[in-house]
Amino acid sequence: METIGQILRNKRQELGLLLRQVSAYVDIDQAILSKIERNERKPTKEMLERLAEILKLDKDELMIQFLSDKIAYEIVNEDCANKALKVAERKIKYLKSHPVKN
Amino acid sequence: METIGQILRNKRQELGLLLRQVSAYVDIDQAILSKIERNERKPTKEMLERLAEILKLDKDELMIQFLSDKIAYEIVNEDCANKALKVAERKIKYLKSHPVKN
DNA sequence: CTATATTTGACACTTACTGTCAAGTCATAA
DNA sequence: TTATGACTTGACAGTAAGTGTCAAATATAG
Repeated sequence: METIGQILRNKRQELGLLLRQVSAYVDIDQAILSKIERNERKPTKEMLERLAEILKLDKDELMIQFLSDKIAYEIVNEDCANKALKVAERKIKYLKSHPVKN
Repeated sequence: METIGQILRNKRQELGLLLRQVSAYVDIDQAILSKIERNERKPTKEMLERLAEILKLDKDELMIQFLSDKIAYEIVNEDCANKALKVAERKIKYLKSHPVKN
């Protein structure tokens, strides 16, 4: 089961790219990218998009990994984690079919 | 589809309790409880437990509503919300069967 | 109108997160 | 050993987000 950090690091190394090179492309400090790859910091959406570009990863797939990491981390210690996921699914379905006006 | 705030408010009113009474029992300012009931603030776990007590609600069920609200709110605007939930489910299953040492 | 219940917003405080930077480790080559 | 390049780590200041408290404003009932 790969974390988003592992995905990013693996692909970067596969492509033979350096932290320095990727972080320059994404326009962030290489310390930040280092931490992202070790799951010590979370990337922003913008970072993810640039990372997907340079690492030739599917943007949507990366976003899915990112969000699922966040969710899993948030509730993994709760006994009712699975039930909460199921209910969340229903809520999202409901919310999407009943858009709220601003 | 009820939010956690609606659940709390409905039950409080069913029981004929005042914000003042419930907030005193939970030991929080009644302004905070008012905001929680309107989903303007999120309760802590401790608040939820006390609320479940005084409102005669099932603690676990309340926690599920709380967590699912949080998750749904977090990703409802993402196109890949559902896929992310599925992946999160797998990750949680994996994490629970492969505990990490501290 | 009066009284009570609820809502709202300002405030100060704390916590969490951000990017930047310099110094650190580690492996490899000379 | 020394030097070099890749990466890691931790401190820092700044910003954003969340906290409880309080008083004033609003709503609701009698």
